[in-house]
Amino acid sequence: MRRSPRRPLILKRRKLPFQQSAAPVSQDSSQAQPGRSSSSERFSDTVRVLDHPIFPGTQLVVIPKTAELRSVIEALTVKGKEHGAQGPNKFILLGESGSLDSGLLNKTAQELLFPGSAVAQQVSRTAAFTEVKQPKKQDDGCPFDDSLTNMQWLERCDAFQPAPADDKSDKENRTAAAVLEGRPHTLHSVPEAACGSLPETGTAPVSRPRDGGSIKPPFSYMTMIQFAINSRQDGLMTLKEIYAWLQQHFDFFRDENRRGWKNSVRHNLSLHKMFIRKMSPDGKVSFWTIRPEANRGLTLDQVYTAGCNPVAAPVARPVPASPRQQPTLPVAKKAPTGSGSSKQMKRLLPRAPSYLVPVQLPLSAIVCPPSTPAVGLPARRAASSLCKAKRRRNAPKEHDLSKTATSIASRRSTNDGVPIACDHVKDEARRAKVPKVEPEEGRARPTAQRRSPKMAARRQQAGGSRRKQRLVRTRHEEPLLVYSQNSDGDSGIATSSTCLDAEPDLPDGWLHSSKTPIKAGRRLASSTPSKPTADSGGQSTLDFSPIRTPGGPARAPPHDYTAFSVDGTPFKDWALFSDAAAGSPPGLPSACSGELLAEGLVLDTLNDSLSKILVDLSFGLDDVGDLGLADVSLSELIPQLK
Amino acid sequence: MRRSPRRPLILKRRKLPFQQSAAPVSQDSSQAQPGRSSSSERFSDTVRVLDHPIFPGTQLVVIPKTAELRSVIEALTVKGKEHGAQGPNKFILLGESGSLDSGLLNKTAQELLFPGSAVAQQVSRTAAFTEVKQPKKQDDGCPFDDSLTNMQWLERCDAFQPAPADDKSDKENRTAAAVLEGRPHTLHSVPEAACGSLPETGTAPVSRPRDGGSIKPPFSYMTMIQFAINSRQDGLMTLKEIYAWLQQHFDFFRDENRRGWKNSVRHNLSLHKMFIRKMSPDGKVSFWTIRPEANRGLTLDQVYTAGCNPVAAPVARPVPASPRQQPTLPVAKKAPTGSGSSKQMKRLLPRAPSYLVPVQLPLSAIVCPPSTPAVGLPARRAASSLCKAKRRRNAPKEHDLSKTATSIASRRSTNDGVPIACDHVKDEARRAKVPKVEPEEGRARPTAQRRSPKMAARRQQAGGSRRKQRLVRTRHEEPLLVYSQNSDGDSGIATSSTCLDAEPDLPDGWLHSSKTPIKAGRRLASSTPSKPTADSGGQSTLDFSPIRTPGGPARAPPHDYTAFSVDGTPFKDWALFSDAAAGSPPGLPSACSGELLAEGLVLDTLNDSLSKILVDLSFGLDDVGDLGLADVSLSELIPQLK
DNA sequence: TGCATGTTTATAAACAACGGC
DNA sequence: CTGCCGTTGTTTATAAACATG
Ligand SMILES: [Mg+2]
Ligand SMILES: [Mg+2]
Repeated sequence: MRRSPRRPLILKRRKLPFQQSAAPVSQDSSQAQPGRSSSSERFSDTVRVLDHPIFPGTQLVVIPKTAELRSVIEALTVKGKEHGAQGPNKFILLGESGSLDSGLLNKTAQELLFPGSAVAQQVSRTAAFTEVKQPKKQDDGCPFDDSLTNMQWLERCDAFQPAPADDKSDKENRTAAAVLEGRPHTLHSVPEAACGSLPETGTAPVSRPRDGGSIKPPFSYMTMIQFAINSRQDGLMTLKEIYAWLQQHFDFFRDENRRGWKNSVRHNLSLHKMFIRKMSPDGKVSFWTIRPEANRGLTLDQVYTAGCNPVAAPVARPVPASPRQQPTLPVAKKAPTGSGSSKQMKRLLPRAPSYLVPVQLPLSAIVCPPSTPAVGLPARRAASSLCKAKRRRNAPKEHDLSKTATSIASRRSTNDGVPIACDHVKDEARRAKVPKVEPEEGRARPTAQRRSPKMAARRQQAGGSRRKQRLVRTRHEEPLLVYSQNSDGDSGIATSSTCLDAEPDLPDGWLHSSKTPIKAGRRLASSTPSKPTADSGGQSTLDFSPIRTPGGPARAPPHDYTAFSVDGTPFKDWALFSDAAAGSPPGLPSACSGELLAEGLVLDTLNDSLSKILVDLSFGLDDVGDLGLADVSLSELIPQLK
Repeated sequence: MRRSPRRPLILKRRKLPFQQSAAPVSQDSSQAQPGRSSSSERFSDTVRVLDHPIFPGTQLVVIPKTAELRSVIEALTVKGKEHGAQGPNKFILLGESGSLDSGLLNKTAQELLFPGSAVAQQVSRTAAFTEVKQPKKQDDGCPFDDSLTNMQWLERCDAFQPAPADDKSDKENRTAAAVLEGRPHTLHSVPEAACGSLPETGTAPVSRPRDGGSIKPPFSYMTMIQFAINSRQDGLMTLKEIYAWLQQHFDFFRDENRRGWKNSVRHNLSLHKMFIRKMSPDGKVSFWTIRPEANRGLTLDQVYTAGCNPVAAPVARPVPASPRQQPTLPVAKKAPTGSGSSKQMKRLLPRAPSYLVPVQLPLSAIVCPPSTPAVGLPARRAASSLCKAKRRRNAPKEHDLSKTATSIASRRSTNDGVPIACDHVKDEARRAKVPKVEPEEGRARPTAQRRSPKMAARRQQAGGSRRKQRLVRTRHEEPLLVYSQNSDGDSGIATSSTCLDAEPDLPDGWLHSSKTPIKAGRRLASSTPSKPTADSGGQSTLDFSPIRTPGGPARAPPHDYTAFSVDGTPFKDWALFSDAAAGSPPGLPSACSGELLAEGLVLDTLNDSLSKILVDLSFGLDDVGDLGLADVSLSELIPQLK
């Protein structure tokens, strides 16, 4: 342990099979589970897949030291992503200490990521980037530069750079910028410093894109909105504040050339049921919140913060009270913005090839009984009582990172450390009046954090379509990640140890003018991108005559689709598992500091991001004992427990 | 009554206020409801808005004969669409007989639709169209041509024309076409005849678009998929069958130039939770079904079938056993396909300005108690028992349209009358084995048709964002239209009276070759539209270098967004309610045949389509009495009941 | 490898409701 | 007081990226 950084490893998107090994306590019957006999079962005999004893939509892959790396990788990558499309549905791998050689794993991961010739290319790029960004990183004892594994997202640190209080932003950006400017104090020494030694210099276009050079963050809008909202103690955020937060934390949204991102934010807020809107008591302001049952408590600081000594202090490195930012780099298979666009008018924001979604381990209660493979039961069980019944007093992560179990104190995580102050003073005032946590939903905040049995039942019976093609199981229809009431530092990134202090970040007071914003309307597009509208006023409405001009467009409109008749889906020829001998850069041992009891890999099936995590092994023992689940033999899974 | 056709009137999209008139039985306290004091309350004193005694997310607008048309229109159009975004959430207006002068209403509606100068334009167009299509329609007693009200959708009848068994379709169309050809018998004398006197001639580009001239149907994908699936007795349909059905019924999808519509279909299937996927017992074939609770039983035949004597027989005109097609005409503000596209590469399928969604009145049980304004209660109540407890034996709509109450027989509606035969024989065989209605969901078919209380509760507590900006009420969060177990002919369109016969349409037997399809691959795009991919093979994967080419794209990519800095949202200047005196075509009395007891307007808030319907007034009496709701005084609402 | 089927995310848009000016 | 316009919200349409078989 302690030898690998928390830095997430990103493997190519693959699905993980969710073999329903009935008995999670099965004494590591060395081979496949009783469940489905899919190919994924026949991993190396030493790799065992078990249902996670605590999280419903989760499995454990136990990887002994003797495990072959190939089998490990295969277990992690071979078909899967069974269920839990929308929600969490995490795949948690708890490897025994030392079982996962970081260096080797990284190496393999890298091969998966950049097979064949692509690897060399990537490596070279990474090297170049590394020098720009972290010239001294190579010699910190972690020779295998993390940027090789996080390559996709480490390239550009400025993606997270704070807004420079730009006044020249167009109408779209103006508003958010104003919001930002209005509350410098709430930034808590924002990124600039957090980004570590990054001089912001580097290549000119990289440092300050501003002209189409901004890079799409590796997170989806849904994820980033969660980051934003969860950065508030009260979990309430107005749309404006969300805008501002995004601009504050992602350079991408400060790019003036970006259009439509606000529309996308609103779209995501409306589309995803996890985001619900609440009105202030007076009905003047509407806040966006995250449905408690669906709130995974994601915060930006949970994702690995690159830019600084990557391998250092995985769990609770005492950050200088500044929420570190994470550099990002989208693969951008298609030139994101300034591409030639000669052919088809590139999308403004091509989808990032992969997303980095921090996995949060609710180390708090909720243990599902061992031998109940009943469908959906774990989830429902979890929803029942004992939510915060007992909380372990795990070390509050004070000093460094040793066994910082992230106290379960129900304080709302201000994890992000960069709490965007509310936009208007009015809003803030109203916010205070907003029932802390959806009172009208009939569930108090503290209790709302668990699913109610009825909801679980409904989820279960929904029997809808999951991501799995085969409909393998209706179970875990919507895994509905159990919500750990705050699991603040479980991801270990450890913002400043805001563990026990009430809430350090609500100085507030910066009332911003309600309408002061300088109308620098440069491109006064309303937040919803609109078409030319060409001749406004004239032919205003129902001029549909052009539709069927007699004589018709003989040979179709010039969509120039005909040009490329090939179907998409490139990158199919990767030969993922062809051979483990591809040209890989030096696999360096990533032995770093860290006191964690166990380290593991977390594959977030939502975005298929694989991260190495440090797990507080004390999480389940207490609760297991309380539930009579002491016989779950977690100790078997995690030798350190013994 | 009987004097207005079922032809839906389409008004401009407006929201209807859902004033929570606490007591649905309130004796028409002539003025506004106790609920919100919004402006919408102050309709003409004669118009009363009541909670619908039967349908949870529904209200009744009682419009006495003396009501001013202005107030009627206002009641129908002024702000609303409070809740029930996704689901039904209908707004039902039961006007007393004669209260709604069709002619006047049409006139007013027309003004709303085409205010100002646009009207003239529309009218002229319509006239032209009318002559092409229905040269003899003007003198059938309904001088006010329906095409004036349905103008948007009546223009092109061929939008519904059957596929001509085109073999020249590309890969996309090929499959579906093959499916169609394989089962001519299932077509039940398809459209060609149903389209009435339409000679298919007309303007050349109109009759057989084929080259970008096809017109987008006035339905959303979600709606059309429902049409398709509900056309099956078993409610099961494979993706291929859905494709085929759509091509069969909408010319739009037979247009070879159409790309991406299959992608959109799949997208909709996946996106909307109402569509759930089921596997055949052997797991070989997957069928798409509609979640019973969400199934409104929409069928294509429920929408008014134009093309023929528009004003005739609104309810149950004895159609010649052929499912009539409905002509459609999108307003197509922006040239849909072959537009110049000089500016911005027009969307292939610009959103239709409005959709026609047939409203189905579940005339079966489910009555909500009168004086329970409790939030969400009605829905939950409705979900409880007495689902199919008692069914009235209403006339099975046999002869004509008089009081055809659409027997509640639980036979799955084959309403459409054009049951698409299953694609492959294999599928059919497997289909038979598919548990009739989602067995794995833990709820038998018969009982699954109602929401369970828990579900209602969940919906209620979801407290999510509705469409209403004000979040006026959390109640009826997701109205979740009570599902009438088949309400076959409630909409009155009355396909052939397939009321009591088991199921006349499963001749089947046309086994189609599994892989016979002629590979006329003209534009072998996979169903998911893909980008050029340009140089495939090379730079296969992670070549993100172009992203930040040093020096950067100095002045942004040529998105040419700068060209149109105006914000969208055109058509704002319509002055919807400015004056009722706009240049309107001759408002003609649309007195037509019809035996209905009461006629009314139905505003489907899902798509804001306003339709005039014929209501079987016997629907609620029995059930009301059973529930002790006899005092709801439905008779007050509908004088005919007395 | 190509294709069919599914699942998600990104973007653009159409519109509704509201609020400020 | 009214209308224009921008903000906020809700939905639908399309294109795409990917996964699986
Ligand atoms: Mg939402
Ligand atoms: Mg679905």
